[in-house]
Parts: sequence; structure tokens; C-alpha cells
Amino acid sequence: MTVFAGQGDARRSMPLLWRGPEEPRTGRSGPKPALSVDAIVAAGIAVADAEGLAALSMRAVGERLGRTAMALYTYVPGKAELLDLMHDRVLAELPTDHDRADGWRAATTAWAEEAFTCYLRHPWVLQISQARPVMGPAELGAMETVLRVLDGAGLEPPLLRGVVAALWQLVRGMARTAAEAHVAAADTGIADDEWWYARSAQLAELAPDFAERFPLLTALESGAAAPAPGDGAGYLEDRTREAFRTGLAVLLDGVETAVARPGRS
Amino acid sequence: MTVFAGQGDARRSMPLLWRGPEEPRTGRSGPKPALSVDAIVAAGIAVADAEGLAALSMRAVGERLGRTAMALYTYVPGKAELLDLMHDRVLAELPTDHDRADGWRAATTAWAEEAFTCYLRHPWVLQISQARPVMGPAELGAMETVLRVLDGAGLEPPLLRGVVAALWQLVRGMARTAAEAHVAAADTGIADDEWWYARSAQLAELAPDFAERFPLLTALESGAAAPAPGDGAGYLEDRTREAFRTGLAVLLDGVETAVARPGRS
DNA sequence: GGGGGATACTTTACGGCATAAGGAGTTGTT
DNA sequence: AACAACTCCTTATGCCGTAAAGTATCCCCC
Repeated sequence: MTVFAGQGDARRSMPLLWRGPEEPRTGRSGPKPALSVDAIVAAGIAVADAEGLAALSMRAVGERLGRTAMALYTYVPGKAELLDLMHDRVLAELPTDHDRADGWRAATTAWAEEAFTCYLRHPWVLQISQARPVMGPAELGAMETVLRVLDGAGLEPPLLRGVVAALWQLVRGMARTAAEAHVAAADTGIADDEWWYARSAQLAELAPDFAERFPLLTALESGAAAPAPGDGAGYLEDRTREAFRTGLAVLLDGVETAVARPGRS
Repeated sequence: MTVFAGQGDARRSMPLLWRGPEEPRTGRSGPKPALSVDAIVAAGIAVADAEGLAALSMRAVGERLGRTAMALYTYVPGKAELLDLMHDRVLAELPTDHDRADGWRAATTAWAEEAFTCYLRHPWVLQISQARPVMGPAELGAMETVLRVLDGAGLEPPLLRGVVAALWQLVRGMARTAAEAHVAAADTGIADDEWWYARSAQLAELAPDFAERFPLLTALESGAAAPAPGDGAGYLEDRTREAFRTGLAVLLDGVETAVARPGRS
């Protein structure tokens, strides 16, 4: 059940992240390496995609490559650094170009949607700590893309920093919720609606005064479409996606007014 | 380095989360329990606060109470469920009442600030998975508070859901960044500015074409106040807090316009 | 007031983890 | 042919969560 958040030693991760094309191995003795950093990172991603971050062990990655765990240490300093590499590789899947013909708002929305679905493809990425960002090329590239996409809005630097951060957190946070709903459904074999129903029933039993204690929550939930039987696996995921779109729209509304009235930071 | 995200079995967690005041132990044989669920949860929080989530082991919690790891299993089903309890207990620190005299915007801002600092007190909470929320009393209470605080804005349910979620993600995400900067500084003994400087230098060496590859990023960063020597440990943390305030303000701007123009969802 | 049985807690053990240390096999250079 | 460099393996250490089984403590009831 343990998953994680640890960061690799950046002094070791960075050279691997920014390493150029592999040199053609001139004049080196010893057996030819059968593996490569790229292959190991790919195997790690495959394991994490398939089995989740909890199942990502050096043994598992090695096994997928027909090697022992220790063989990996020739290429990669340790598990934490491998994770840094996996993280950046996934972010590299994000597009870096966007059609800005329809204006910054449309471009930003499109980017956010793509990032959201990218995270859904690799949900484990959202569990990796953001502390002291590793600053791999893909991560910085993604930042640059966001800045480019927002460029037309004409935000001043301090405001821009806040907006970029908020946008990023919104995407990550919402994707995390959606992804984890998805993962949990797959792991436990219990569809969202069933899970929700079971939990509600239990809650009603344990806290019979629920409606009085949490009146606004009760009102809000009763206004929502109840999970119809057959909504099944995607129920919570869909609701999260909808909340994501709504929240994003509100944030961008705020950007528009903040631009129009540049006084308030 | 592994920390985690796993969720306890809700069917076990919920009764503990919602348990009423302890019954006065009528007619039970056996030795008096020297521990209690509350004491164990408190010890767990103490360990996590002091040493981080990575250091939270059943052995460590037991030791802090002068017991073995196995002694805890009398009170708590396992580590995952203990974490659920710790999580909810921390959220209970959030205030549930707010002065709404100055309007919803001021109240919301105040709440967000308090939540932010609460998370900073217990940074490990931000590493706990949000999948299939555990729905403890404090967590639901916090949701109710947010709804109450936003009540004056007059948002329709679908919009409200999006705003609440966005607000929550913003607080959590930003707090996470700030907290992890803080934790990393404490762990490694390297102040933020030093770390930042070292990383920048390394980056300049590994990617000499940085300024051409990431022009907007370069421009944005060069516009920022460089970490003056002596800014020290709080540099990244302060910058994150500032970005948090800015992002929050923009989001609330968006809420205001969305309310004024209820057409767009 | 002295068993009996429930309860709290300990000891021991198991399998899994990351990874340190050192050995075996392979390959290029001299 | 000898050597050095390199890849990869085996083994071992010390963590982890927790299952199983043993021991000590206390209350109830006879």
C-alpha cells in the first residue's frame, strides 16, 4: 500500500535528464551493455502504468527486462533517480505547440485538457513529489508552453507567476482526483457508483444527524445527478472532469478581469 | 525515501473516524488498555510532523508510546487506517467558523490562508492520496465550511462544485509546493537560495542553450527578485505563498464575473 | 477468594523492499 | 596472452508491515 514521493539526488538526476544523444561508445572495453537508461525508464513506466507506483520495485523493472534488480544500478543511481527520469519522460508527451489563432483563452483551455488526459494516462506521476522540482527538459518545456499559450493575455510577471502556478495546480489536482478514482476502481474491482453507494449507506448509519451537521453539503449533493445504476466505473471520473472544466473556466474569467484591471495583483 | 498514498479499508476506517465518545468500559475483563486510538493517532502525527511520512512506521509510533509495533494493532487495524485517522485529525484543526461580515470574498480568502498554513504545519498530509475520499467528520466539516464561506456569492450548484474543487486544489497544491520546499530545506540542511543557486549553475552547464530554448521562462525568472544572500530558508516558500495569494485572487475575480454573468458554466 | 476467560501486549517469524559488497563472466586494448 | 574495464549476478544487511502464537493482567462469577 505504500507508494511515494521521494526525490532523487538532483546532482545525479540532472546529468541523466539532460544527457545528449548517446555517444557511439568509442574505445571502451567490457561487454556491450544490453540495457540502456532509456530502456530502463521505459520499463519503469510500463510497470507503473500497468501495476501502479506501489508495484514499482527495482526487482519488477529488472524482471521486465530479463535482468536482476542489481543490473539496473549500472545505469541508474537508484530508484529515486529512476523516478525522476520517468517523471520527465511522461511530461515529454505533452504537446509543445498550440494553435493560438483563436486567442489565448482557447489555447490555454486546449493545453489544460491535453495535460489532464496525459496525466490520466500515467496516474502515478501525480503521486510524485513536486518538492524542489527536478527541472528536467520536459518539465521546463511544459512550463515554457504554458507561458507561450498565455502570452497573448498580456499578464505582468507577478500576476503571470500566480496564474501559471494556479493553472498547473488545478490541472494536477483535478487530474489526481480523477485518476485516483479510476485507479481505485480498477484496483478494487468496485465501480464508482457502487463504492459511492456503499459509503453513503455506511455514513448514514454512523452519522444519522448528517443532514443537520452538514446542511450545505447535503443540499449540494442532493442537487447532483445521483449515480444511476450503470453509470459504473466512470462516474466520479466524469464528475471530476466536469468540475475541472468549470474551475478552469472560472480561473480564466479571473484572468480576463485581472488583465482588464491591472491594479490588483 | 518511499512515502505514500495508500488508502485504508474504508469499512474499517469509517467506524473509527466517526466513533463517538469512548464508552466508559462497562463490564469488560482483561488488563486496562494503556493506550487509546487517540493517543496512537497523536503519536503518529508527532512522528510524521517531526520526521516526515517516510519515517512513519508502526515501530516508530509504538516506540514513541513505549510499546512495540504490534501493540498498536489492538487499537487500529493497520497502518493505512491509522493514516486515515491522522489525516482527518489534522483537518480538524481548520476553523469551522468565519466572520462573514466583510463579505464572502474576504471570508474565503481568510479561510484559504488558514488552510494553507495548517497544511504547512503538517506537510505530510499533502502526500496522502485523495482518491475516494475517506469522508471523516473533519474532512466533511471542512467542505461544509468552504460552502458556508462561499455562500454569499450566490453560485449555482454546478458552478459551485467547480469553484469549491478549484479552491481546494489551489490550496492543497500551493501548500504542497511550499511545504516541500520547507521540508527539503530542513532535511538536507541546504537553504532554499543555496539550493536554487546550485541547481541554476548546474543547469547552465548542462543546457548552455537554456535562454534560447526557454525564452519566456528566462524572461519571467530574470524579472523575479533574485534570492539575496540571507533570504535563506524561506525564499522558495515565500515565493510560493505569494503565487498562492495571486492565484487565489484571480480565481475569486473569476467567481465574481461568473456570478455577474450566470450564463457560462 | 479463587478459577476462567477475555483482553493487552510481547516475541518471533516471514516475505518484500532498496541497495552495499564482492565475485564471475565478457570484451576491447596492449 | 595478459590486463583492465565493464556488465551483470549472488549474497547479505537492515529496514518494513503484519501474521501467529505466547504471556501477563485484570474482571466477573461462582
